[in-house]
Amino acid sequence: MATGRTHRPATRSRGIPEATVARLPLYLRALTALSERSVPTVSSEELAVAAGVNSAKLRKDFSYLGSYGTRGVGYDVEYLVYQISRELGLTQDWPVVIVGIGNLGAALANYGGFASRGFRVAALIDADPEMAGKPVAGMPVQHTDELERIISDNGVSIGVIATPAGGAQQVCERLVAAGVTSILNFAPTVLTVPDGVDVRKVDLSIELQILAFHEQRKAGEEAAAAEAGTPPPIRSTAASRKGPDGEVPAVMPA
Amino acid sequence: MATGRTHRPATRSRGIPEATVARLPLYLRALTALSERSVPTVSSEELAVAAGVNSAKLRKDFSYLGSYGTRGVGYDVEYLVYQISRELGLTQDWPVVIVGIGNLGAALANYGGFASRGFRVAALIDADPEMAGKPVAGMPVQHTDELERIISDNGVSIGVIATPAGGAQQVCERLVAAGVTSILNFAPTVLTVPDGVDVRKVDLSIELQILAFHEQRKAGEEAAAAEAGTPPPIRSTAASRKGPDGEVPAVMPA
DNA sequence: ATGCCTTTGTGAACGCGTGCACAAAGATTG
DNA sequence: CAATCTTTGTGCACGCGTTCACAAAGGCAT
Ligand SMILES: NC(=O)c1ccc[n+]([C@@H]2O[C@H](COP(=O)([O-])OP(=O)(O)OC[C@H]3O[C@@H](n4cnc5c(N)ncnc54)[C@H](O)[C@@H]3O)[C@@H](O)[C@H]2O)c1
Ligand SMILES: NC(=O)c1ccc[n+]([C@@H]2O[C@H](COP(=O)([O-])OP(=O)(O)OC[C@H]3O[C@@H](n4cnc5c(N)ncnc54)[C@H](O)[C@@H]3O)[C@@H](O)[C@H]2O)c1
Repeated sequence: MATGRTHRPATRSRGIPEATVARLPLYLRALTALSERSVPTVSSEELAVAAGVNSAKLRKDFSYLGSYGTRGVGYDVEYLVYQISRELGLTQDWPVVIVGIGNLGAALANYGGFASRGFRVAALIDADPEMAGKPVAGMPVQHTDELERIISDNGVSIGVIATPAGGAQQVCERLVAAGVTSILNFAPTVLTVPDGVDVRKVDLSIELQILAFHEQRKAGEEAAAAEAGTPPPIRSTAASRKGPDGEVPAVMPA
Repeated sequence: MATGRTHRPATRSRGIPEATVARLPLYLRALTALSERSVPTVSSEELAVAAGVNSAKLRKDFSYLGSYGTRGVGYDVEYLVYQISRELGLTQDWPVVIVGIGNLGAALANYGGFASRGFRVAALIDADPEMAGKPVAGMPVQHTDELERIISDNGVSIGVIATPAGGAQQVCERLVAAGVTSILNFAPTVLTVPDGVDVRKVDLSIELQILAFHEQRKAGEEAAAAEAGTPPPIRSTAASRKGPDGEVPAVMPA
């Protein structure tokens, strides 16, 4: 998972477990797709498959929101979309600033998926004077000098950091001082923030390293199995034998 | 957290807990910084601060790798860098393909942090015939028709998907069929893969929604506190204006 | 060599998250 | 209206992850 929570010791906000909160957007996406197909109701089982989770887990998640289902029938799609949207705070508009309009920042600015859920890019900010005024995604880049004013004028509470790692902490501090209380950090650094400020990070490099770990393990087990004289398992039976960590030496598709 | 694991019921690979594996890259980054400053040793406390974790957790994490510390002194930086690198499989070269060279894919291709940890971009692949041959990040984009051959020829086991959501599952299936066993998915979809294939996802939209949830909660608590007569918290002026645009007005997302 | 000081490595307790399994609830059919 | 069938909502048990707290280990000074 590319996501990492920082600080905040499993704060169970308003009774909703953090793990559940993290899955609500997943359910919302699946429900939105059903809504667009005009499907009136779904069972927990169907929705669970669509969201890629266990149906019991899904039901328990929904139980934290209240009892919105009908036994023997399932959940009303539209109603659930509304309830989850409301719970996530998506029924209001969230102005967002992106700081650091380089390769990644520009891609984010161009990303359509932003606006589709109530997030509005209020400003693009970069420290490079050359960038100032240049349009990116149909919006002029503004200089870092304007940061505090922009945050204040637009009532921005969510900031995205896409600067190089070296400048991230400083940018973070300016954002927080200006009133931002939620930060999405793409720079590969640990950000230190005061209490009350949420930081979530997206770190490509970490994700790849985690994949490499498992990849290496798979390769190692395969080699071990081969060396042990285990004949190359019947890979033909597709996903027959369980995962790599089965007691019995399993072999991976190479 | 922008990260999400798919499938794989908390597989404790080779005795190393998944949660620990996810933190190793964090430690490695902090250690690399220390190494560059020629710091010979660090205590668990210092390193924990640098990595943003609890020191007891860090020590327990390292204990899964073996006993690499010296009591009363700390850990040898260089040695630990090597041990963690080896454990993560970073002592070898991992060829990676990126599929979908649009805004995001191009940014990823241009990202220098890729190569710095043993990950080598072996190919850029896109379905658009117009893109074929066009250089991105000094590398010609190749057409999807070549996908299987590229994977095979280069022994690629890690694939990055940066296509629109609609094409992601199909791309995923082709990658897996061609031999890829680890996938990093940027498309907002749930990917279905056979056992033995690892999928990690990076989902900007989900991260923002989680932040919005907490943001809403903070605003609510502040409002409640204000209403209850509790004077507004220390943070008076700047960050006081918590709410986004409108306080109450609610707008449904698409 | 002895004693003191620092820091590791880990036993143990606790809390969170997950998933099973099932009773209760409501729809539906006859 | 009663019987049956479907699906929810949740009690419960279990395992993972986190954290505390401390004994053991090693360095260092005298
Ligand atoms: N490009 C990717 O695919 C990718 C992937 C993962 C992580 N990242 C991380 O995201 C960050 C940005 O990557 P990039 O490839 O876009 O880099 P980039 O060099 O292309 O862009 C960085 C931008 O930030 C601006 N900047 C620098 N310091 C600033 C400051 N103090 N305040 C405001 N703006 C400032 C620069 O002028 C530049 O425009 C880096 O930390 C990188 O490690 C990038
Ligand atoms: N741009 C962002 O900042 C951002 C952020 C988060 C998530 N995403 C997601 O990442 C994905 C890519 O975003 P983008 O902004 O780069 O989109 P984009 O439209 O700019 O690029 C998509 C590219 O994929 C190619 N493509 C389409 N179908 C393909 C297929 N079947 N095989 C190979 N290539 C194919 C297209 O030709 C195009 O070049 C999307 O799923 C988007 O939701 C993007």
